[in-house]
Amino acid sequence: MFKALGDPVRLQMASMIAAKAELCVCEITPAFDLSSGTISHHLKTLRTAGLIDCERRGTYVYYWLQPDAVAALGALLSPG
Amino acid sequence: MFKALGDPVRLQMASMIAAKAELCVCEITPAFDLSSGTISHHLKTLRTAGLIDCERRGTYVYYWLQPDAVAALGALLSPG
DNA sequence: GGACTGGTTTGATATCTGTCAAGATAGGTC
DNA sequence: GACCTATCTTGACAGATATCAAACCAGTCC
Repeated sequence: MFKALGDPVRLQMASMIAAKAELCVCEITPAFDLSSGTISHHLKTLRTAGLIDCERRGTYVYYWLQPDAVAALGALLSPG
Repeated sequence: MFKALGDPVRLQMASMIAAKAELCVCEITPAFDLSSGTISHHLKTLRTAGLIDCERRGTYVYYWLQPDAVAALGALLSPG
């Protein structure tokens, strides 16, 4: 998961998705001067890491954050 | 910071350091079937990321976690 | 069904990164 | 000062990764 968030593009993607509870790919793509193939690749990486999930609704595909995965991140480094 | 923790070796290093409040390089090295040069390189990466800090005390060098940096990690992805 | 739009997958390529070996530095001991 | 140990730095190289272009798949609308 840390590795997935290690790329600045993916970190911003995750942050964007976290901020809106649900986000269409068509809203993510224009934010990143990158080809749609690359966007899709990064989203797949985040999904493979278990950080996000997605669903197709008609023409569009929506992504959202997996809350459990995010919660697990902090625990790894807490001193207690 | 996420990038620094993206490598499994560095994540384990950070976890080891977090667990003991302060750790000597000579305690870290034997835990990872890697050359001392590589260990040093990873520690430098973590230090450059602001996750840990170090101090030389006589012959040995001690590393510890930067608590503020760790606290900042979770905030980035929390929905609120 | 054909064309158009939104997303994904694949293939190729340039860059980045982890690793080691070897040389360099710092402190301690004699 | 010479030597030894612990750590860091440098140079080189193999494997991973980000990116694009192009081909491909899924829905929608005419």
